[in-house]
Order: sequence, then structure tokens, then C-alpha cells
Amino acid sequence: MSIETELVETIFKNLTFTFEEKQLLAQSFKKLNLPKHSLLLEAGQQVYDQYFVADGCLRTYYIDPEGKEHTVQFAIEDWWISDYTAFFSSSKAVMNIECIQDAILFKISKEDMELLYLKIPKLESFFRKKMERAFASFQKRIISNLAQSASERYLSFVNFYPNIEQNVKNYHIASYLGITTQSLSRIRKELVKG
Amino acid sequence: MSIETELVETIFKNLTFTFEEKQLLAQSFKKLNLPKHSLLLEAGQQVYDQYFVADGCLRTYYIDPEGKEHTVQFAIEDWWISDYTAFFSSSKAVMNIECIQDAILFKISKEDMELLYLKIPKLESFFRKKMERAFASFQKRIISNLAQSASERYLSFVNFYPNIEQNVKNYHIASYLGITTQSLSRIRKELVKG
DNA sequence: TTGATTTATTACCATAGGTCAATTTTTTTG
DNA sequence: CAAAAAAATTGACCTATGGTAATAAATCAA
Repeated sequence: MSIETELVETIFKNLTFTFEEKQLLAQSFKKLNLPKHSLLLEAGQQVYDQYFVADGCLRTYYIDPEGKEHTVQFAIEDWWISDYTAFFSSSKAVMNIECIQDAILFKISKEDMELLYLKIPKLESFFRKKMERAFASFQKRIISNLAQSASERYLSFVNFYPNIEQNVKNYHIASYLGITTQSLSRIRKELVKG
Repeated sequence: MSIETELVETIFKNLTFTFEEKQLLAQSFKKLNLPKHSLLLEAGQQVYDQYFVADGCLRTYYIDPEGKEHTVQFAIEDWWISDYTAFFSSSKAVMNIECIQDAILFKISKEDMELLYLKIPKLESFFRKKMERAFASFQKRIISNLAQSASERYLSFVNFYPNIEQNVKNYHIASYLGITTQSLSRIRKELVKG
């Protein structure tokens, strides 16, 4: 399958493009195979790209001054991932991105992105809507962090990411929920009992 | 001052418009005076609009099943506010929005917004960038909630919203930080002692 | 397959922050 | 300005979650 077809069929499912537009897309995106355990991005690096996950699983995490990891986001098939704060402002990453399950990605640079917006205006709509959904889901997460107990957050997580639980380590989930692995263990035990 | 001029000078400071575009903007936005303590939006209501804050202070909060309030966002001069999850998906509000200090707002409906995007494409860029910044700031908040203690979060808050602290009640800040007013009191006492 | 390494569980104690209730301070209203 | 209402503080006690450490289970690599 040509990369043009692949892009159009995986990333931009609901859009139609002219031949020239497809060419342009194919030139802007690069396909990437990423093995499990590899780091896609490290804190301190300049962030040029964002990545579409065609297959596999990754996570974005922040390492605090005490060295503890905090998972900000998981990304599976059909999600986008980057250190967006850095990507948007063309600055250095605060976060790390790790590949949790062998992944296939399509990457595009911010620069190419801006050019595409100019040349294919419908992409601006497409990405604005994507941002809106991402924003809404972050907002839900903030509410969940404020209003729910650890075990409620765990249940929300399992419900929201049903396909992820198998792929990730307990300490990934714990660091996403903002608790220790020990607490997660206890919570699960309680839930089985309860 | 005409509403056209007002809009262009307050909301869209860095953009230039043709006469017709300004007309269109003026027709799409409505100016609103909102007194302190009034509710701009209540959970359960259909969300049609988003609001630009020209002056004053508002907050978005969620009321959990136990009746506790959780402040998701403050908005002062130059910020936008709405229940964005509901606004984007044209659904019912989960959040409430309360006016904390007498406010002057400009509101625009989602419908008019989408029309404007079609007629004035540069607005799509403008709002995409706004979304990007909002997204980045939510991401920071998530990290802060995961990685920081209550007193660290309080210091970050004071630092990030230096002008808001005077305007809001302690219980607003506490509910933003995810703690009780009692804890906030204790934290402040500790910080003064040093 | 087996030993080595990584990950998960459990137990015990410590602590940040919550709850309830009383009191003081601040703000609002007539 | 005084009385009433709202907000903030404080204290005593409680609970959820954290930290440390030991053990068990699972995964990986030779």
C-alpha cells in the first residue's frame, strides 16, 4: 500500500483529498517503526514533531524533581502523541515518551503542519476538532482527579481505556492515577472482595 | 465605541479585518453585563455559547454526587470560558459557571462560530492556537495535580494567577486545589511561619 | 527449562489531608 | 453604625494513601 493511501485510510478517514493533496500529505508524514521500551522523546530535547499511532502503545510521562514518574497520557491506535506544550510553542520537552508495545507511527513536524494548514485548509478544521476532543478529555481528567477517590479513578480508567490495561504495567497505571503501585494493589484487592 | 471596534480591539487584537468581516463579527457576538454572584450556566442546561471575558472574574465548577464543588477554571480579562466539553459536542452542561466579580462578556454561539470559520478562515487559526494554549495549560495542571503536594500546588496557583487571589474566596481556591478550606488555612499558616 | 531479573503483593507504621465542631474574623445589609 | 450572615481559622480526631521492606509471582534471557 502506498503511503498516500495509508495516510488517507488511517489518519484522515473521513476526509477526501485531491491527488495533489495526497502527494503533499505523503511528503509531510514519515512512517516510523518503534520497538518496545524505546524512548521516542526525552525531557530536554527540542520537540519538532507530533506522532500518530497507527499501531502499538505509548505513554507520555513527567519525571518530577524527586525522580518519580507521572504518566500524563497513554496513546494507542488512532491517537496522537507528543509533548504538546513543547510542540505548540516549539520549545524543549518537559515530558518523556516511551514505547510500551511495538508501535507504528506517522510523524509530522510542526513546520510541515503549518504549511499543510495553509495549503489544505480543511486540515485546520480537522485538527481544531481533534484539539477540542483532547481538551475535553483533559478536562474530564482534571475533574476526576479533583472529585474522585483513588479507587473511583481506577474504575474510570479501566472503563475509559479498556484495551490498555492488558498492555501496561501496574506502575504505569498507578502513576497515571497518582498513587503508588502498593495502593493500586490494595484497591484491586478491595474491588475483588467488595 | 461601536461593537465592531470593541471586538477587534479587545478579542482579536492581533488580527486585521475587512469592513465586511467586522460587520459579520459584530453580528455574531453579543455583549453581556453580568453581576457578581449570578450564574452564567448551570449543569443540565444545553450549552450554546462560549464567552470572552472583557472584564471581571468567573469560575467554572463541577458539583460532585456528594454535593461538593470542584473549581475547574477561573477566567479573568482576556480569557474565554464555557463548559467546553458540552459546547464542542453541543450537549448538556456538566459544569456550572458563576460570576465572581461583575463582568463584561462577549458571547458567541457554536453555530455562529462555525459559520465564521467558513467565512473568515483566519479565525480558525486564531481559535486553534487558543485551543493549543488552553490544552497546554490543562496539561500543566494535570502534572501539577499528580506531582505536587497541596502546598506546592497552592504556590503554583498564586504564581500562575497572581491577579485572581484578591478576587476570590478561600473556598474557591481550595476547591481548585482539591483540598478543604481548613487545609488551605493550615497551609497558609505554615507558609507564613516558613 | 532454569536461573536471573523485573514486577506485584502484602504487612506494618507514618503522614497529609479530611471531618466535625467551636470560635473568630470579615463582609454584607438595613 | 450595628446586627446578621458569610467566611476563615483553629483544634481534636480520623482515614486514605504513602514509605519501607520482605516475599511472591511473573517475565525474560541463556
